[in-house]
Amino acid sequence: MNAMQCLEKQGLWADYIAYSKLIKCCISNRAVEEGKLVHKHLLSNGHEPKLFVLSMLLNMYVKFNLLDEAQKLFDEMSERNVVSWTTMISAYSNAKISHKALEFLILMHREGVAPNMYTFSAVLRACDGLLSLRQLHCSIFKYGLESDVFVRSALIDVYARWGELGHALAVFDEFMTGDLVVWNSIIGSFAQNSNGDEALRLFKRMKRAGFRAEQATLTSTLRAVTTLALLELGRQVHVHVLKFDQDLILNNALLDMYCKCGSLADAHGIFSQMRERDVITWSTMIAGLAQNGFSREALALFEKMKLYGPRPNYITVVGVLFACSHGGFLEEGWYYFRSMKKLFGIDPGREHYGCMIDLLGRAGKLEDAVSLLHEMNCEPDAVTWRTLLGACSVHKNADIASYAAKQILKLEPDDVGTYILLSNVYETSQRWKDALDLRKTMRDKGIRKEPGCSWIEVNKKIHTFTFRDMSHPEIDEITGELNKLILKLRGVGYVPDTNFVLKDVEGEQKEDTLQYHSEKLAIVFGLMSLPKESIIRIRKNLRICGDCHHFAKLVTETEKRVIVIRDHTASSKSTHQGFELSAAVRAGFPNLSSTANFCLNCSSFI
DNA sequence: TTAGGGTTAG
Repeated sequence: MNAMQCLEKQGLWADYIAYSKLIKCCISNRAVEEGKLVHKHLLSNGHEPKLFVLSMLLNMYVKFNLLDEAQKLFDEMSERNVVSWTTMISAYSNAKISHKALEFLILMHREGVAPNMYTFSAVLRACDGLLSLRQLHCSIFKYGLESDVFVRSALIDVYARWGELGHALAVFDEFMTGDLVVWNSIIGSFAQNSNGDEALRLFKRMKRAGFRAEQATLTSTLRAVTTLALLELGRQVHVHVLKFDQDLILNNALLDMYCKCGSLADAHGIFSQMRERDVITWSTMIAGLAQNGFSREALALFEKMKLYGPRPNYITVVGVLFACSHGGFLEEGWYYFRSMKKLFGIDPGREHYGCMIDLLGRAGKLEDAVSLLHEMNCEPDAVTWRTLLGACSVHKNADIASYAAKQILKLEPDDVGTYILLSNVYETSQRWKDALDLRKTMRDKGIRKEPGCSWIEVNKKIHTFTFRDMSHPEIDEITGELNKLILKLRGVGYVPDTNFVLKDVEGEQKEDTLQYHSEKLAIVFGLMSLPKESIIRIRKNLRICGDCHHFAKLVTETEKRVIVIRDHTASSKSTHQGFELSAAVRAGFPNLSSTANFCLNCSSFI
């Protein structure tokens, strides 16, 4: 005898409390068919169903993802209250059918039903732009709901989603909060928008206010640490993570942090100790290996994943193709690209095309890269064109570079990086008039190159070196050591490559300009202040220039040191914070891998 | 009876 027969026998069907208990039971057991039977019984027992029971049924259909059934029941209801309206709004919001959720809010108003905090927190997530967000924010004030913690966390998330971090912070600062989720929302907002500094400041504020960080807080904090590439701070956060031993999301974030901070030994330790690994774990490790120059190992791990791991997804394949492009594996790249649909059921998307364009570009097959770009099944975006432009810059093809740059500037008219790269290509191919015209356009538009800036962490302190800024207290010793080092390197064949200087300077002066690139100063400072056995880890806001890359490689050989420089990829969009660091340039990892790493800067295997 | 925060990509 099932639960319904039992209740029927006891004559409890007219008792709406019994109905509600049954519906709750169906929801928690995901008993779809039983739930439908309850609905049928309710309609056939001769009593007018109570509104709250119908609302519960509505919620049940929504929880079962039966949106059509829910809509049908909603249409048939003779009376609707704030709960039934909110349930429908929430359903459309979760199903990402934003216009319906917003439309229901208007209809609800027209029927004279006032929204409450539940309604706003649901409808905010369906917000489809800043205009509607501002209108909703006004309504929230009108109904006096701005202090509700659910509404506030939703407002913070949505302002951040639309890039309005100042507004998100204003909402946060409006009231003192005793709610951890509101803290997590604001920390997560800054971490997800590549503003690691502010995210970490908020995290400290939270701790000072007496809150204990839990999984979501630590995950966002790790993300902030990752965007800033602060390995030592990451290790400190790791200590807090230990008490949430097997939290999958947190472990994935930890794994990513170690990969992006260039510590693959730690990443490998995390990966091997994880009892549960999902598609994100595998994808993170594959991409992490590739980003650190271990392309062959990345592909080997992918083969293991195919045998023992979860089914690869869209992002996994991006990582695999990234490994191919950075390893210079042209044939394997084509194989995975051509067979991804058949093998994994994934249609190639913009990112996969981007990797292939990168792969062809690095191999100097620029015409093929252009053909592939024109074959794309979706519109190429600025990042795709920027990948092509980067390859043109390496191979000094001014015609294709100019074509790619024009496409980028159509999409992002003030993109500084594009002007710099194009001007670089014009100058190296001696197209002086084009270079001059471009300079004039830059001047007219007030476009300036962001100064190169490198950071290095020594004794828990971040030391910053900016091009032409000689304010570091030990700058005299550093430049002295740098001069000595350059002399030593010249002895093993180092010749400064002045192609990477964009200024109107000649000869020796050109070399001087190169000499004080921020990453060179940071490398020398690392050599001077870090013990012989420790890795020199540097972060740079722009992409490392070819000369500095060559310099770093020679230093690893002559000084027997490991240097990891994490720079800004040519293909990613620069942000105003300049902290969107998404690639590691490996300048020598002796004894760690025999894999050849194909370098974009010097177009050779290192 | 209705609502919230966290992880992977070029």
